[in-house]
Formats: sequence, structure tokens, C-alpha cells
Amino acid sequence: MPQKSMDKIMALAKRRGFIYPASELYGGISGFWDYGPLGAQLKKNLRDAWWEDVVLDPCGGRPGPNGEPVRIVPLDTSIIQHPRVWEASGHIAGFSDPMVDCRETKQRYRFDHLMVYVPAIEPQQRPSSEAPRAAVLFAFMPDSPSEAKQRKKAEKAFGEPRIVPLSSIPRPWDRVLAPEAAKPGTLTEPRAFNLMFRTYVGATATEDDVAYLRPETAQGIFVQFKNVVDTTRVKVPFGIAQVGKAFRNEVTPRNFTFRSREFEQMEIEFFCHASEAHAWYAFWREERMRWWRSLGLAGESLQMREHERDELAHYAREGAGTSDVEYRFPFTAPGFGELEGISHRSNFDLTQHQQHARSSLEYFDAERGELLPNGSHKGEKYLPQVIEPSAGLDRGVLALLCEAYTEDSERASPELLLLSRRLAPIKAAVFPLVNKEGMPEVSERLHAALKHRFARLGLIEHDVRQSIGKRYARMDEAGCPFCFTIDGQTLQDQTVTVRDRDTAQQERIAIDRAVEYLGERLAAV
RNA sequence: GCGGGUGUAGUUCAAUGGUAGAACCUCAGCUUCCCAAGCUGAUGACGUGGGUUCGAUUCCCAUCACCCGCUCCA
Repeated sequence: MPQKSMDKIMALAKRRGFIYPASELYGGISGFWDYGPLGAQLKKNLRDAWWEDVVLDPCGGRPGPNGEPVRIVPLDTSIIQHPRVWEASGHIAGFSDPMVDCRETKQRYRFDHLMVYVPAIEPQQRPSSEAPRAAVLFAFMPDSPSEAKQRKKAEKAFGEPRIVPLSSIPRPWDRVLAPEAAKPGTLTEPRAFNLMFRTYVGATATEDDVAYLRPETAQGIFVQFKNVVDTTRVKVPFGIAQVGKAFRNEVTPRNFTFRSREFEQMEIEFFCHASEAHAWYAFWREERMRWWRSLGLAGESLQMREHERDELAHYAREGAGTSDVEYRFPFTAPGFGELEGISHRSNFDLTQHQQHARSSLEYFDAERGELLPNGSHKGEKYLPQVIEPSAGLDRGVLALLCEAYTEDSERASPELLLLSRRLAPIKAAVFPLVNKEGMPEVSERLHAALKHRFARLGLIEHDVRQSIGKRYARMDEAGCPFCFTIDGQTLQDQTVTVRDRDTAQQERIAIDRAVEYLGERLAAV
């Protein structure tokens, strides 16, 4: 398959009103994007598809590993939570990654990743005033070329080296030779980059009023776990699903909407007993992959990747693992970029909130524990394990646009979007072949009928302007799957033509059957 | 955040130290019985802010945005 051009996809996305730079009137603002009319509808369709397939009819009725229907309830929590939520979740600590710059090579390193080769035998308790006279120390990034290079230099300088973290070396680091640097002493002080957006609650706006925009939707679910259990008659295993905005002050927003500072997540926190966690993890991996495929992300551009052990987030280290559903975007190719992460978070979050809030979040499972003579169980109290399928809505939209974008120089419309019927923002368009001779009146009536019936699924367009060829081409670029055209013959025998976007072929049907025809095709996907 | 590159209409490109041209798109009218046809006309741009200059889209500085590479992506 030929390489798709991100530039062309971005140009089409703007030209047809899918995605615009945010605040473009004022020069733009990095890391933020707006959805135009077609983009807003496409995004809604993807969000609705997720909601239908996760909340309303989980997994299309396929049973979970316990043989029972999958149970999911929805939730919608606040963007701003009590600041202590983020202390408990680890975000206030974890989102501040101190970084160190090299003044010479202009490279930047994570402070806690940089390691240093030092002499194996450290001089005993040497007064700090003599420290500058000691040998040069060689800093390196583990698993990078600098590791071996610096090791050679270290061995030459002082024989067998010992490895210590940079953080254990007292500053100033004027003895420390940075990776790839020629002279020692080029590393800057570590600086913190907090990735959470700060704001103030209340009009006084003092430091006591600091709050944060949520960096993930998940914590709202954990914080309301007990309320959901107490009020909705759910039983473990079950999931809580939420769609919503999250915010991260990314160091480098890049690659169109792929890494934005404001983005929308579609998350399930699925709660289960520890003994079933691995089975649910495997189940959700498969289900989520199946879901993305069903939307048209088929083929080799979609893959599942299991994280390496050292890649795992702090909350996932003890669990069954983390997998990403990844798509090969034009800007990541031949590599892949994450669409959705499926993590086994063990009971990390509930444990943290239980401790920080000093309130039990344990679940009483009446169907576990010792079997009593009367046939019931004694019950078991536990903190459920969590499997988290967390998908990026904006990334999904971007992947769908990239996948749908097709060039075909044979066609009058050399660029088109092959969006699935389910997701296409415009479901159908109605045209009079020419804008006179009674055709517009007929096409308006058909348009009204289709709109009345299908408006909840997406847009139904009516266009009388310019030539029929331009109208078809416009609809191809918008990804509209069906175009109905009223022509001279319609006025004779009450039939219309229907043009299929993918083949550009037409068939003729009775105008009375148009609603039924479209209904069959939109419901079939 | 660092280094490099790029900023002229919705898009793709010109030109110029003296008030910016085109093509396509879009819109209107005419024409048109099926795939961006034709004719006529119209809307629409020097990313932003300073400086130099009589005069800056052009030269300089800063800033913003985008692209590439690093870094980051709990």
C-alpha cells in the first residue's frame, strides 16, 4: 500500500471541515484542536458507537469468561476533583518529571533515568572540598549507545566502574561528563515539568485554592466506586464506563491531534475478583481489538502490543500486564501509535483511595467464601482488581480519517474518505440532477423524508448547486456513502438513482423505497 | 523545552524596499439530463508585535504556529 501523506490528510480535514487549529484567528495555540461540522459529527458517531457497544449492549452480547453477560454501567464525573484525589492516584508526584539538560549537546534527559559510572572503590569519606580533584564521572542513558561508550571511557580512566544514579551525586556536577559531550560539567539543574493543568477553585485564587484539571477520567470512577456499588445493584464482576475530556500539559504536542493537551477518553474500569483478573484481561484485549476492527481499522495497520515489563506504569507492575491497541499512522509508520491501552491496574487505585480517604472501599461478595449448610456462601470482603480498557476518542477519529483517506487518480474525485456507514458523518445526500424542471421540489421532499427518519444517525444533505459531478466529488471527500439523484426519469416513473460511494456505480430504485433502502444499509453495519 | 526548517487567499504557488498576481476551491448568474464541463462576475492573503527606513510582505529582532530530529508520553 502506498504511503499516505499526512499533509494531504490534514489539508482535506481542514478543507472539508473536520478539524481546525484551535484559536487559529489569534495565531493558534499549540496542543489544541477544534472539530468542524463534519468532524464534530464524526467524533460523536465514534463516541456513540463506543457507548452502544460498551454500555448499552456490551460486547454485542458475547458472554464474559465467567459465561455470563458482561455488565457495564455508565458514569459521568467532574473534570475537577478534590486535589487529594491526585495525591492518592500518584499524579502529583508522578506527573512531575524533573529533567536535566546538557548545555553542550542540547540533549535533555529524565533526571531519574540518567546513570553514572563512578570508580568501584569510592575514596573513604573524603572531605567535599577535595571532590573537584577527583576523576571525571561518566553519565549515560541505560539502553542507549552512550552506555557502552561511557563505560569504555570509565574503564580507561579508573578501571572497573560502579553504576550509581545521577541523583546520588552531589551537585554541582562539574565532574560529570554528559552522554555524547566533550567536556564535563554541562548538565543543568533538574527542572520539574508538571503535566497537570493547575487552576483555582473559588474567586480568591490563592495557593490554598489550587486544583487540577483531571489528567485522566479513570480516577472519577474509582472515587465513585462505592456509591455505584451501593446504589445500582451491580455485582462484581462489572464495569463502569465513562467518556470525557482529560488534560495534560504535554511537553511536546505533536502529530496533529495525536498528542493534544486537551483530549477525550473513553474508559472502562472493569472490577473483578483477583482469581479472575487474568481471564478478564485476556477477554478485554480480544474484545477491544475486535471493536476497532469492526469500525474499519482492519488489516495490518492495526496491531496489539504487549508492554515490556520495564515499560509498565507504576500501577501495573504487579498485574497481568498492559497491552496497547496500536494503529500505524502515516507519521508513525513504519511504527505504530497507541489508540487504546488495556491495563491490569490490580487494586492499586482502590487501595490508594482507601488509604488516603481513610474509608473502606472493600466490596462484599456474597457469592464467595465458605459454603454454608443452607446452601448460601459465607461471603468474602475484598478490594476488586481492575482491568482498564482506556481508549482515545480523538486518536480514534484521527486513525479513522487516516484509514479512510484514499487516493484514486482514476476517479473524478481523486481523494475520498472510505468511512464506514456507521461512522460517516453524512449518511446520505439528495440531489436534483438539474436545478429546475420540478426536480428540486421532488428532491426536497425526499430529503425531508430521509432526514426525518435518519437524523439521529447523522447528517442528510441536500445540494442543488453547481454540477452533479462536483456534488458527487464533494460527497466523496466528506465520506458520504450514498447519493440519491432525482432526474428526468423520476418525473416519469417515480424512480431515483442511488450512487454508491465506494464503486461510483448507480442503481435505480422506486422513490418510495428510498427510506427502506437506506435503512437496510445503515442498520446492516 | 533544545536544534534545524517553514510561514503570502480555503488549497497550491508567484512577485516586490513604493499599497500583492495566478490556478484550483468557494459564492452568484447564465448554461447543463449523471461524475470537480463551459461562459460571465464576485468574495478572499503578506501569522503577530517591535525595530531600521520617507516608506517594510520584503531587511533585522522578538514572538506565535506548523513540520523534521531529540526529549517526553505517570
